Amino acid sequence: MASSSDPPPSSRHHTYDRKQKSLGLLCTNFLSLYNRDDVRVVGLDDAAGRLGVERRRIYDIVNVLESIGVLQRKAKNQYTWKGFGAIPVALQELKEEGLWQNSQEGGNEDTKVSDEEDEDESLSQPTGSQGESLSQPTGCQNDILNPNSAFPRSLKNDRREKSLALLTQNFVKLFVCSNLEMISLDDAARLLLGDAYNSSTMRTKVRRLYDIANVLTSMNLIEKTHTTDTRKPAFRWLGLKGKTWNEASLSRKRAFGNDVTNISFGRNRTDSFMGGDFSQNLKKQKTMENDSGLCQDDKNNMKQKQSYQFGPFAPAYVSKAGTSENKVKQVHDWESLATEHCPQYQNQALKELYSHYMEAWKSWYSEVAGKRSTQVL
DNA sequence: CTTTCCCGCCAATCT
DNA sequence: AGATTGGCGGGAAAG
Repeated sequence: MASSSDPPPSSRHHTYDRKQKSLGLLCTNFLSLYNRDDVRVVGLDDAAGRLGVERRRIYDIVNVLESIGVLQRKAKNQYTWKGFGAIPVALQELKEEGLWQNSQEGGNEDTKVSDEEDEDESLSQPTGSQGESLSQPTGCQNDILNPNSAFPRSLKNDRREKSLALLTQNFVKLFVCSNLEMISLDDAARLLLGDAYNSSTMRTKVRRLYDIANVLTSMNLIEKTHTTDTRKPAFRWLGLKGKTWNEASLSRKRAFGNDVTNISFGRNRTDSFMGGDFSQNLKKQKTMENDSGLCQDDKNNMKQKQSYQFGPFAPAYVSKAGTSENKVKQVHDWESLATEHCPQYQNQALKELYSHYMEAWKSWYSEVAGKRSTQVL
């Protein structure tokens, strides 16, 4: 109660306040709304309605959440809630996939970070009402061999290539595959673009990365900070930092009490009539009988009984075999890293960028090492 | 000024 | 045709 943190200074009345509309906050609300053990499916209209936002915004969240396994598309307008427990596996897969294509980039031509391979999807089984047994199709006849002779100009893939979902995965791979643990969106964009980066392309890419970063931040997978030498804003990878999900998965800043619903106000105070042609803002009133009692302060009482086993998720950073059980011990092995793991990117600029980070890590590492070799939280 | 990023137009895609 | 999805970037708030 109370704890009305920081009301926008100097602003009486209900000022617009952009922060209440942020994707990150929306994602946090989305999560608190569906991260319940009795939730199985998530309907887009339902989400939009409950959260009080347009559909468009839900797509943004849903797309990135699906990228890391939290959600899975089941049908039109419908997603299956997989939960945070699916993250470890998803990350592991992304890592393997990333490392693979990373070592595979022998082709001269532009070997963009194009991604592919996506288990399941497509063929959905309308039948089979219930029983969400993993459909694990035996022998995925996917394209491990590339049925088609290369992918010329698949306008289809072109779109997919620029999807928020793919971008999210590639962004995550950046952290998970290399030992990069801090990166600015600017550099990320450069790395992900790989080739021609016009100030224009760059802008767009960075805009998207902001969107992604905001939701990943709300999930505490990454955190905004500044480069070691202080200055450029950057994001640090937190991943499953030895903490169990479910608990403390919601990021700080709840802004307004426990009101998950968002009331929409036009961004522009000049709204409504205004002679001439005012945009037709037809607020589609979804005739849903909502209004049940969705309010639930929840708090963080969900102690949970499931402690996720990080099963197959091996840090892989550990150079030594002696892992002291839980807790990820980050040990950066410069030798092996520098000698061969170093991914060879096509551009010279990227190499320089990479080495730049290498430098930063070294100083950071030696700093920590000199202080004592205790594990880094 | 720069960085962050919300909003929603409208084009692909899917019923 | 209509309904879903979701790139994309203008431009305004925040820093």
